[in-house]
Amino acid sequence: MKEDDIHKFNRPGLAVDVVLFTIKNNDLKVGLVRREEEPYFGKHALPGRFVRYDEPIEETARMALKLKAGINPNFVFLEQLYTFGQELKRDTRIRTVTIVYYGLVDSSKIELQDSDKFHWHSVYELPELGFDHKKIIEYAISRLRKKVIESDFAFQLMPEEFTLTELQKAYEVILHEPQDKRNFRKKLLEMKILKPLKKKKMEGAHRPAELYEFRRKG
Amino acid sequence: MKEDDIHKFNRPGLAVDVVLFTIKNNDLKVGLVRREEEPYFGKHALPGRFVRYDEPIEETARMALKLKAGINPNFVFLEQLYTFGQELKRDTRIRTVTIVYYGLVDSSKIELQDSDKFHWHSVYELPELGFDHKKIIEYAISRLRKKVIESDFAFQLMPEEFTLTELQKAYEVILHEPQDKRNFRKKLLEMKILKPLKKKKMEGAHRPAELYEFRRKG
DNA sequence: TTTCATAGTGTAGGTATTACGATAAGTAAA
DNA sequence: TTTACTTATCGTAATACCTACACTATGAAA
Repeated sequence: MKEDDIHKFNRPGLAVDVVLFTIKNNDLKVGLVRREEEPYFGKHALPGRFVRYDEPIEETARMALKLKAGINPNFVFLEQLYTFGQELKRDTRIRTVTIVYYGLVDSSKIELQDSDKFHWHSVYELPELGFDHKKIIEYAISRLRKKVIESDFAFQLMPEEFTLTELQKAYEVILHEPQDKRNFRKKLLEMKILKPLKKKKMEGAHRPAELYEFRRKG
Repeated sequence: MKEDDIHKFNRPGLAVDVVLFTIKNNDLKVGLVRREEEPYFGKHALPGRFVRYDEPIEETARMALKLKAGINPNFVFLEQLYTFGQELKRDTRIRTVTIVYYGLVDSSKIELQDSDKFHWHSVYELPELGFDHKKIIEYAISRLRKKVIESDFAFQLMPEEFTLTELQKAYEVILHEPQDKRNFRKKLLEMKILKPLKKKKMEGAHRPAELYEFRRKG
């Protein structure tokens, strides 16, 4: 079919953007970069990158984190969110379709890597953003919440060992509402994804808490 | 950043494929085309198309239905499923990333358009398929089921006016398991998305059924 | 008027979810 | 060493939700 001769028409640009979440200071944060080129020069934006010809798309996402945000992508859990390609004028340079991933990372693993081109911002106080990235972040938050409610997602944000109270705090930050302590523990323990370590966390003048780790499937 | 000079590297191909569902003969069907070019010449495949430079991606999906399947896309409800772009060798011609949509259509609206290049196949007896389309269809089915359970999705497969029994049949075909009549009716009526018409469907030697239509939001 | 086929309806039992407050185990201060 | 303080841990009762289940209603056809 001539109709489909792929060499005869101009291909749209294909990019990947990453909405990277972490929890810091009891707040849900998203990682943003400052753009160093047009369009939206100087504005905040999601770390992103054009997909190279020989690059699997998740690899593009990881490279964006590494090169644009200075983050070691090995510590980042990624999941594909949605592909935005309805608006023809999203990017002023060429027509671009962007595959958006969202990622979760334990902030302690990348503490050092805060730089002048990459910053964490509270999702509740977002700065002005380039492109349609604000809308994308809102969407990512709603998907994140849904996932957290119906799966074991939040572990990706936790350190190796954690207490139930710490885990509950993470859920509260993500869902942006308080959780009942007893019901929360009951629910999580029934999921059978927590493995109690025979250790306790001694900290402060109070009863020490049991430490758990995430029970990996398999 | 030179790194990102989008004109300096080769862009991957970007395509859209559509998993189009309908219900026919009490069976869940997916629409497949026969490929008329390499790769997979002569094999069955999902209707698809490369994204043109000035084409919103959902428009690409509709054009694929129109040109490859001979279906009037105005009657088709579409939702984006997932973007496949991990495998570099999916397509043997060029490296291709494909955005997959799934669609629902009331088969009565397109009855005529069954042609020699387009056919409906039971999702439970799929022929051999080109590319990774089998995997994609499986995934689309699981998403479809999930959506049907938690929303009012199935209406897209129904004609304008329908009885509760007909609607239940559609659910049963999609979920592939029988539904309890009373619980089904209770659930659907509680959703407040059904508008009873003051008509009855007279058909056969038995009590006639109440006709309903989908109550559009807003 | 009887038969046949599908339409239409309610309730009880079990399961899951929610709301809620008292005791336990450490540290620090008196 | 005793007491105060802080957070950890635990169970139950009330409610909402889901599931299973069987009979009566209404029309057409015989």
